[in-house]
Amino acid sequence: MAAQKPTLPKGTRDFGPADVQKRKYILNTIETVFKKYGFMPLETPTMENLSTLEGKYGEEGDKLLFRILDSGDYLKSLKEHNDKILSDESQDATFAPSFSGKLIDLDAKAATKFISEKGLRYDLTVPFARYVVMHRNEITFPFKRYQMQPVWRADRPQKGRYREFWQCDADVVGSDSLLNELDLIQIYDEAFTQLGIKNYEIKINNRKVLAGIAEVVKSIDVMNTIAVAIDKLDKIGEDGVRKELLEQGFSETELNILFDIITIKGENKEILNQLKVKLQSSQEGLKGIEELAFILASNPNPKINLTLDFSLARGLSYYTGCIFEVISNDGTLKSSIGGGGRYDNLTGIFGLPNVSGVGISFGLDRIYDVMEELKLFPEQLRATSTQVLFCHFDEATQLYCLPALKALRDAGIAAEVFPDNKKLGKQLDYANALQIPFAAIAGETEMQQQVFTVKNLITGEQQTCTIQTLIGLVGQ
RNA sequence: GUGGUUUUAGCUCAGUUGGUUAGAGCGCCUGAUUGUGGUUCAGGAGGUCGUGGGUUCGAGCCCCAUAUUCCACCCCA
Repeated sequence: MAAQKPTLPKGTRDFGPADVQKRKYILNTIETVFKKYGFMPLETPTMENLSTLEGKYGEEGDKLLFRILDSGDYLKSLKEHNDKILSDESQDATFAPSFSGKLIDLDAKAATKFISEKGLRYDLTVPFARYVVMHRNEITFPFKRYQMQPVWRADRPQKGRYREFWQCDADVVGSDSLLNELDLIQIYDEAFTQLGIKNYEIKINNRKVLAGIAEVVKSIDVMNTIAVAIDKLDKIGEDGVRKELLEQGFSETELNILFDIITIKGENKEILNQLKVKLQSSQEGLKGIEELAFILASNPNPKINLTLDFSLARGLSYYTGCIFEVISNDGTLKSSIGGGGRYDNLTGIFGLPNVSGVGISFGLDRIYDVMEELKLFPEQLRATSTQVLFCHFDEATQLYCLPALKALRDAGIAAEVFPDNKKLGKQLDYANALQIPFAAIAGETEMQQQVFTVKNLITGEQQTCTIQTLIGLVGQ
């Protein structure tokens, strides 16, 4: 049988020992901060029912859902549906029946609902909302949870974009207070600062402000159209945005009003004051401005780089209040490494109305990419935790190492003995390749004197140690 | 979903207008050095040229399909 060449699905990656250590370093840092702010861990299944996922992420999002083929005879219900159409001549057939009664001309989208009822989770927020609704009677509100798990999107991979990637979310549900928004901002700052990503920026906006702008410019219905267009302001410039909106049926007058608003310059406070005047006819808009003003004024840490950005839209359709996005200004990755916002009615879709939630997300994989590029990982992150490798020359000296090996492990020091009888050079090669800092060499002489020759593989220094001095040497 | 791009040794890449046996550097293995790694020197192993078709006397090179890499758009962590 010919050996098959192993491959990986598009957009997925293996993580070797060194990669995992770095990723865990990020995860641990973020998790510690989450806990410090009172968030509790939650894990949900990899797959959810499509009824839970669909319709929560907008039209684009639905297309990017990974769907799981039903088990068993997944064509059965499709066949039954087809038979029903065949027996009902008045029905306008979705699937044109062939002479033999077999399924032909299948419309993929229409067929999907018959053969797939589950999908891989697209984010952590919607499964969380589902959890809250299902466990509403066990939960003490306000409920603060964090969740760090992979999510999947059937996107086309590119820089900073993967089909399988991890999100680290912290959300609060059951509280309208803007103090939650403030806490989440502090969490962003603490985590990114601890990771060494100094030159980051939290962009902040409010969906209500976007609604207000739409109301003033034309009508509240065009909020999404405007949001999508002005979101590209950085990329295509004012002329590009104008052109796009003209094609969408906006008038020059309307566009002048729009740009008069979004090009307001100045200090955050000054911008909001001017905006208040321009949006005075929109109650919704004024509410949004008030929320933003509170957050800016109450932020206890003035060092946090909070930027008002009315062009920030965010695609997920469930946001209703404040929205955040974090970008790193260092490095070549210009897309966001974190994002979030308030959603007033996400649980309402599942039958639990009037529960407001707000949350943020860290994009582990993009944070990793930024940190790798900027060389922000600590030097001491190694693939193995082993501190001491016992080296020997024959069976007798190998056995002589075992009590010392146990003593080290009992003292909490990661150690291992080279398992095979190979030349000392090979054993040191192994230690060197794995960046193990110490080699404890046991030969005939050492065994007789009940000691080890301990070599520091970083400095090359060598000394004779008893087990106790070895523990002291490595333990420091 | 649209457009471009990549794929040759474990890794990074050469490979001329289609022409004998497909190369380099690094890494790996062995030895110099049977008790000392990261330096040096000598030798060695390792490739169905992404996959499947086609054109040709002859294909790593040309054509078609497909997978894959990376990038941009769309959208997003």
